[in-house]
Amino acid sequence: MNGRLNGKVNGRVPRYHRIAEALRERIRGGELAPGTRLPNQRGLARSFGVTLMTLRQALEVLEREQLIARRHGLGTFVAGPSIDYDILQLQRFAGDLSAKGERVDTRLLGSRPALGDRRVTDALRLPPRARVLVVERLRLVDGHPMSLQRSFLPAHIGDEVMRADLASTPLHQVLEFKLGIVIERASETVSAMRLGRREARELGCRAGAPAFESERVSFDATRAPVVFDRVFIPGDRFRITRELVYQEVSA
Amino acid sequence: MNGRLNGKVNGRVPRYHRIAEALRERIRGGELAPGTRLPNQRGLARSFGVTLMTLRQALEVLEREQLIARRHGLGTFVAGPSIDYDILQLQRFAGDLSAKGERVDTRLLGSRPALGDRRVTDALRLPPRARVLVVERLRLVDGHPMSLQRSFLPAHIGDEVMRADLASTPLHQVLEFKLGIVIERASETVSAMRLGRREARELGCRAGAPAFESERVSFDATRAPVVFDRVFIPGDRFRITRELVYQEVSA
DNA sequence: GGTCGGGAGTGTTCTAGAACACTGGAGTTC
DNA sequence: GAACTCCAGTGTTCTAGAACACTCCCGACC
Repeated sequence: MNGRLNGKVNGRVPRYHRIAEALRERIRGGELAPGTRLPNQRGLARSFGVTLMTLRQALEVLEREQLIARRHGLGTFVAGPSIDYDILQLQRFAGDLSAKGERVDTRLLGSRPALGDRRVTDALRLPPRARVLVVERLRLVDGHPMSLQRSFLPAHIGDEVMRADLASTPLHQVLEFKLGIVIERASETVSAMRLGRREARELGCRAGAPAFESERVSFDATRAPVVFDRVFIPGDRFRITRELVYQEVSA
Repeated sequence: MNGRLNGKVNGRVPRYHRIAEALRERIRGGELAPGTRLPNQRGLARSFGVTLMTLRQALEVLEREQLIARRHGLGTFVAGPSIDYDILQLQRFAGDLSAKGERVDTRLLGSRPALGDRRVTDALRLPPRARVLVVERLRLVDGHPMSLQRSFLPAHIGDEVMRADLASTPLHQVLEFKLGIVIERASETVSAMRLGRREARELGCRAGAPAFESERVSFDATRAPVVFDRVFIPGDRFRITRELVYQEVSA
């Protein structure tokens, strides 16, 4: 396990991200209530000691998160609480590899602090290159490596997790019982890719072998992202199956 | 350079919008194929006669539209038409990418009788090496090949289907209106594999590119298997997404 | 009373750079 | 081989300022 950072990587947090974070804080903290008009952009820029363009970049981030709305000629406003459309069917989640009578083991490969890549920090709503804890685990079915799972936790959660005995305690149990965090929903994306060299070695495949890559963001009850998982599963060891039932489809 | 000194030559359309539009044209027109790397930002800026910052604004627009992807240190790439496949939306086939306002076309590559391989005949509950009809179609999203679909029909159904105009009539419509067969359920399996040479050529990829392979058996109201589909989708053009909601799971 | 014009206040577009950070490959070392 | 170092090419962040465009309101004028 590497245990350190690839290359030098300064860990410098862009200014516009910190400004976005500061404003996000004020909004979430209630200091800036929904509907409030923010100070004008030039004023904000001045108060953050930054150029107008830079400030605008921060606002852009917040606008994309639907936290604010900018209106030409009028001002910038704190948006109302976002509405989410989870009228979707509730779905039970069976662990990562719902074992059908197979013997499933998890081997902890290691955990280390690192700097999150863009997808990770975006998903966890952290500034680019923020420090995160990476937990790497290998799932074995019947003793054979099945998937490589890399979990990324924000530093403030990771610090606590690192003190737990991950080798014997599932991560979600650590989250729940040590930190009181319960995962309530998640969003997952599965794509097909080639295995990189490192992943292939851990999984015992040739580099470049076709594989599934699943990326999942899990959220707690407050809709805050808690953990980002990236799972690699060689294509010859796994299949996704579904049963489809065509109902009287209206529209 | 400035072009705005006397009067409003520019009118109302911001320059970065026009640049975005120009690039959008080139992408949709096929001049810039998916996967292509664009000229670097400084070069693009120069060629449009604008500043780097302005050009970047245009790229931001396109990125938000998922038309391009910028990769730090690597370049800016034309994104493949990538479709999110929500696994919860059961009404939607992998084959039926009638997704999100995209223009979806189907090109009939051909249909021919053949001898079914073992998976096909097993799925259709036919004797090994039974005669089947193979229908091959290419699905295009926005004019770009998205998936290659091979459908296998038992001979007794296939004979009738072959007389229909598959080029203009969807297969399931032929089944329903000419044969009175309505698909009621299906079972699908998705795996990750490498594209073979023929598949790659039809899809415009390199042989060996990672891809999804979906195999689906569809059943009619009497639970009789009607059609076996095998769909190939290059890994860079497709993703499966799911939203998970964890219920009060006592475990 | 209605409406027209202007001005104050706000967000938006754009310039011309400079410095920084990330990636992948080539070369080097062990 | 495997791992490390360096570097060219590429995207990213930021500055300091100028000019433009939209909204609203108020006062002048019909």
